[in-house]
Amino acid sequence: MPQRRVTIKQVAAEAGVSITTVSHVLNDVPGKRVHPDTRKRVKMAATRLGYVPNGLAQSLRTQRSNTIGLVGDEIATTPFAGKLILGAQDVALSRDAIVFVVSTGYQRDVENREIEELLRRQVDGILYASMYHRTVELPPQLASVPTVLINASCTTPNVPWVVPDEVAGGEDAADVLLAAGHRRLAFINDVDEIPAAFGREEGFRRRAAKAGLRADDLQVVTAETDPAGGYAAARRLLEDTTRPTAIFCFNDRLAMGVYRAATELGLRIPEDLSIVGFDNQEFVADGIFPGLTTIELPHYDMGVWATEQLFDRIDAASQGTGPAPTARLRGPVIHRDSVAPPS
Amino acid sequence: MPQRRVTIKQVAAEAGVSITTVSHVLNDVPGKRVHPDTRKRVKMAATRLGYVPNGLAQSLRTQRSNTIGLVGDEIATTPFAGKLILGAQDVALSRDAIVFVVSTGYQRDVENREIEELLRRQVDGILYASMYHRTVELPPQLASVPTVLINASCTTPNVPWVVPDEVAGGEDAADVLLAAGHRRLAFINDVDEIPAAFGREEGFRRRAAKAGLRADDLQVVTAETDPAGGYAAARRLLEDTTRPTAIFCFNDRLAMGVYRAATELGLRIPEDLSIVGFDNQEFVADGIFPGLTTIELPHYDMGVWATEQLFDRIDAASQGTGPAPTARLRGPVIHRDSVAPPS
DNA sequence: TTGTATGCGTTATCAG
DNA sequence: CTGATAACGCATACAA
Repeated sequence: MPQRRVTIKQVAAEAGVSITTVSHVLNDVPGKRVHPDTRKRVKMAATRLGYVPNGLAQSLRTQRSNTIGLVGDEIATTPFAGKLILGAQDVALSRDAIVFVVSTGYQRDVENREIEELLRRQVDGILYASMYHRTVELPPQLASVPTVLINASCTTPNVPWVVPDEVAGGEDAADVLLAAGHRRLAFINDVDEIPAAFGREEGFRRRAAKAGLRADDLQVVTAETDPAGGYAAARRLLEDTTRPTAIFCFNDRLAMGVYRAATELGLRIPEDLSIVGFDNQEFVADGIFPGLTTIELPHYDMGVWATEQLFDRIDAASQGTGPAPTARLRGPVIHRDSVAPPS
Repeated sequence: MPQRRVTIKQVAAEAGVSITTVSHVLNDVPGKRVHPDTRKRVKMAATRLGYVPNGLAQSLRTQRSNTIGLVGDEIATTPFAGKLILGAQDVALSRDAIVFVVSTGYQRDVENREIEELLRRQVDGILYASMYHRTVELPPQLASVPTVLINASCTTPNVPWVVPDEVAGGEDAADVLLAAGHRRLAFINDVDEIPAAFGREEGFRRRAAKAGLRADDLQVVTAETDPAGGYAAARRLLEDTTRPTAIFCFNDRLAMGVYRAATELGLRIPEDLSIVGFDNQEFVADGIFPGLTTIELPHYDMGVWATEQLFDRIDAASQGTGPAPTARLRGPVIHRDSVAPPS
């Protein structure tokens, strides 16, 4: 605790009024009318003394901490966490709240411990975030406090969640390629059976079909979502006699491997092969050559949406809360230089 | 605030004792001996009711919030922030504390606002972190609360700080190359005049000199620290008649450009050109081909060191605090496949 | 060994 | 318009 801070009592003394009055003017209590002169006196005294209200005492009294918790599964290894946190923080700050950030490392026991610690500090609500889109089971302790999920859905009724619109992402990727004139496409999907894999494939296929592509004009293969996986898959795809003229990659890391495969095979990007990625991991998408056209994941926006929802539910906690809203947010496509008409 | 929580008073009623006794047993107060039976009764009552102490009330009473703030300049755009936060969180949690994370976006006004918000909530101390090694001027408001700097130094007396050991990093990079047998080296340094640039160059030069390299066996050039900058610098370096057989890059992003330049010039890595990076940005160092040997920045460790220092100072706040310790932490070299003996 | 009473810094209720 | 005073939930000096 910082060294002895100045309290409302001292301000009252300095201004020659009661603490009640100080509280009134400093909080601008609606019904209370206080003489302009005393009001000014109080304010001056407060600034002169450098008064800062003790938030702990306020919270104890008002039963509201203006504090929320953000529990994430991993915060260190992905670049997404930062944007998500920032989104949450930006709206929190706009409501004079701040956010506790904790990372569980996928360990149930530390998760429990951390949630306990948050609850104990009377957080007004909790953001429960996943670093990759999935469905989760909500820790039971969260039942007692307003909660909203980020980048994850769950079956627990009445808890709001927000996830990326994977289908739209797949559609957008297809559109970019189709618009450039490609008619022989491939999609290197994640081997894992996760929402992102299903959704993106669905959207991609849908658009391809709509554009009149025949079944064998669209190959879908799976791979590990790292450069090695992308490389292997791309080698297979590109050595084929009727190779695709464009590849949509499940993510940017995988796309790095595709770049390498293309280079080794003497295929120029984008002249001989167009590529679209997913994630917009800045340092990779922007760092490889040529720059990778990709679909961005709306992490910041999800953070914002979720936090707004959270505050809505906190504020509405007194009244009955309605059914939980959910959202699928579309990420923008980031155009760089990896897409061109087929030659 | 979560719905009406159970208080110590209810536990007392349930157990048929006074709140004092409850407090005593739940906190294991040293001097107080309480009958084993009542002790058991109280504990049972507590768990039966699902009692969780109200941290706000505790803090108000004990004048200690078990809460620290981490203010960083940018949390969203760099992958380093996560590790730093994690380091801080890990030690905080081991002391039953949790951490508020705020990001300022380099804007003084939001920084002030956020610090105010932290102080108002009575954080026990503040971690002030920079995302790149630099010297900062400490916001004056932080004078009133224990503070330690991460990845930054300052001239304010008596505030501890921790930064990467840049000189050691430069030395390590040189050692890796020298050990592989290289005798014609280049260092593409940051154009910006920052501690990292000075330190790494100093270390690199020192080792080179020690190994007996002549002045013109070691070229040092500067560039923007992105792929484009690295590319341009490398082109110049490598088109020279007496090109270096190994290049040390100020960071991994820049190294990406060097990779491209080498590829364009038909130089194989590592056979024709060895490369060492800096930062160990996972997705790039591990994603490019061949994997980049690089020096890791000790973000997690800095987070840990700083947080431990912070708690030390918080605990010692009652007594006089000694002079502020400072540290330069060495990051490990991560060996991958971009270094080989010169051919 | 256990209980009573006070205060941590605020807000809010009620009289003046 | 202003001021006592009682909570908020807990820890603790002191009394029993």
